[in-house]
Amino acid sequence: MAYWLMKSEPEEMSIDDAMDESAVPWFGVRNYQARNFMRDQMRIGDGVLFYHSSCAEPGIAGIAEVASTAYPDHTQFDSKSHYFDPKSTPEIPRWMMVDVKALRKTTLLSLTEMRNSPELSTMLVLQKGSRLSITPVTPQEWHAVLALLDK
DNA sequence: GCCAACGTTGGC
DNA sequence: GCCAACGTTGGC
Repeated sequence: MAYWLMKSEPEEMSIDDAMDESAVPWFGVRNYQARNFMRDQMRIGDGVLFYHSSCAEPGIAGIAEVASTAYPDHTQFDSKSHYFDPKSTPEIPRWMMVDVKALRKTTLLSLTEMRNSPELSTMLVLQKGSRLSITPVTPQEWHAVLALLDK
């Protein structure tokens, strides 16, 4: 079992939105590295840190789990969608997504708190210049985050 | 709104 | 394959 951090803009989909659904399709990823993580490595039951980005209070807002293996992101074929990709075809889809099931909303572990926690300093999301919307999390980092969330 | 950092595109 | 130009991310 693996662990991941997945960014979502709360204005697009917040932890509250995700908690209202049994699972949510993680559409809109348009970065090859992030896609490859979903397509090649994610398994049902993997742990997910649900991170709010591009907002007033960025940080980890909840715990979730991977609820499906990867399948084609339908928004790439929708010419009216913001995520439309004219170079992708249903025969050879370029972009994939997984379903994510939110398990619980937590008190926010803010980006500032994360940066101030030495045990989290190795997290990829905290590295200078890191922009990946999906990053692997080590078991040590996962447990350190859970310990901070339970404080 | 600014801007650093990164990813992608496309001409050569 | 190189790399300049451009677009995007995302914190501040």
